[in-house]
Amino acid sequence: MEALLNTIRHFIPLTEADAALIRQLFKIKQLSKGQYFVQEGYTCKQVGFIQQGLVRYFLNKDGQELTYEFGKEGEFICNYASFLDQSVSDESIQVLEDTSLLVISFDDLQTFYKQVPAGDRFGRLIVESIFVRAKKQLASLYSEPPEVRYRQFLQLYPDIQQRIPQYYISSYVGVKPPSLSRIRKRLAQS
Amino acid sequence: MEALLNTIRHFIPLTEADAALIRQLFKIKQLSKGQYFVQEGYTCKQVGFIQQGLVRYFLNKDGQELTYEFGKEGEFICNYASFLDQSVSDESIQVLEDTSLLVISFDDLQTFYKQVPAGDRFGRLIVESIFVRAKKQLASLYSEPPEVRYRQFLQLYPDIQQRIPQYYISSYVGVKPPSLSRIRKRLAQS
DNA sequence: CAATTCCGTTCACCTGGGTTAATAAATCAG
DNA sequence: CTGATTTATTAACCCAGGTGAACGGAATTG
Repeated sequence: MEALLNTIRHFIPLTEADAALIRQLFKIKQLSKGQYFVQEGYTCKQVGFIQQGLVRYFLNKDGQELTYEFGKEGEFICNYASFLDQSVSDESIQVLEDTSLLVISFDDLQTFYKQVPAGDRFGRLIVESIFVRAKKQLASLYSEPPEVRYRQFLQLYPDIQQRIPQYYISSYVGVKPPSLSRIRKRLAQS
Repeated sequence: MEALLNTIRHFIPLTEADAALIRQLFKIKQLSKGQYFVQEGYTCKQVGFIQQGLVRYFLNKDGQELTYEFGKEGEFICNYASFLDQSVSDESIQVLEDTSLLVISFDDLQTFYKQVPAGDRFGRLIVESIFVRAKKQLASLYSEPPEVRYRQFLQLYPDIQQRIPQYYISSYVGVKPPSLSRIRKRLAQS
């Protein structure tokens, strides 16, 4: 819970009363490997904060699962497109390891916005940060070849590389597993 | 000006007083072909609404201009990442034809938010819509080959295809000009 | 422990885009 | 209108990734 408070404090100041409210509104949620935080076809009803664990975001293209993002400890997870207007999600967030989350419901988040003075500001900053993140990924896809994207992935997630199957990484990088194998081989012998 | 009001009414209802305020806050701005709405290294100080004309968004990768988006009549243009926190922009928006805009400054937009009851809601909906747009483009880059992306571009911008150089389109599609030529050739003979 | 499933790598072959350069076509400026 | 510049196409060659399949090793399961 302290990690959550510190992360929020990274964006806005919190009084003790604010912190107490946050402790009330966020609930512990455990998901085991393979379970979904949001599933395609359902509505994203919560925002989560990862205390421990790992998730992947993916979308479905003609039956193919395209993993385009990961989430790790200390990060918020949510399909905001579905959450913000409580519409049906067209993508999924799946847990890759047993994961421990703190979650807040849509309604409780409105309470947070009402009662915490800088709450709206926090909400705006979070949405902005995920938007900037999406833009960065777009820029990377446009400008970097797969090999560079793989190296950047290793920098971004140095630890989790051995905790998950390679084919999730290959999807993130934008290639098929055999091609990632070749990239890894090229990098190893240089 | 009516086009702007109707576009806003597409998101929220407006009273006559709201409309009058909007008419005051938005100013006419003319840009001629080649000029910039925002330039890399400068701050985006306005949001624009295109009355007539065409723009491209691009980012700079080692001297290469990567065009990743277009804007046309009836659309808002802005580098929100730069505008929202008034920071230096890392990308540019350039006018591809003589273009007539209605623009609102950062400060005047705050006035709009304060005085129009549903103003904040409008702001949120706009930011959401550009976020969803970015996500769609990300999904398209991940899931569609260049040929499909080119066909989708033609559907999205049926008119402007002959008004701009092909190399902006090839960049948007994610390939080099010779490759777009080959794609066009393949499509023509099928 | 054995059997099965899953996963990463490798191979051979194919396809499509990158690159460079030449040419043709279109646009622009004087 | 003409010469100069810009832009689009084409050609030849190269290279990286896709595909389908086979293999071996790891992990799972009964």
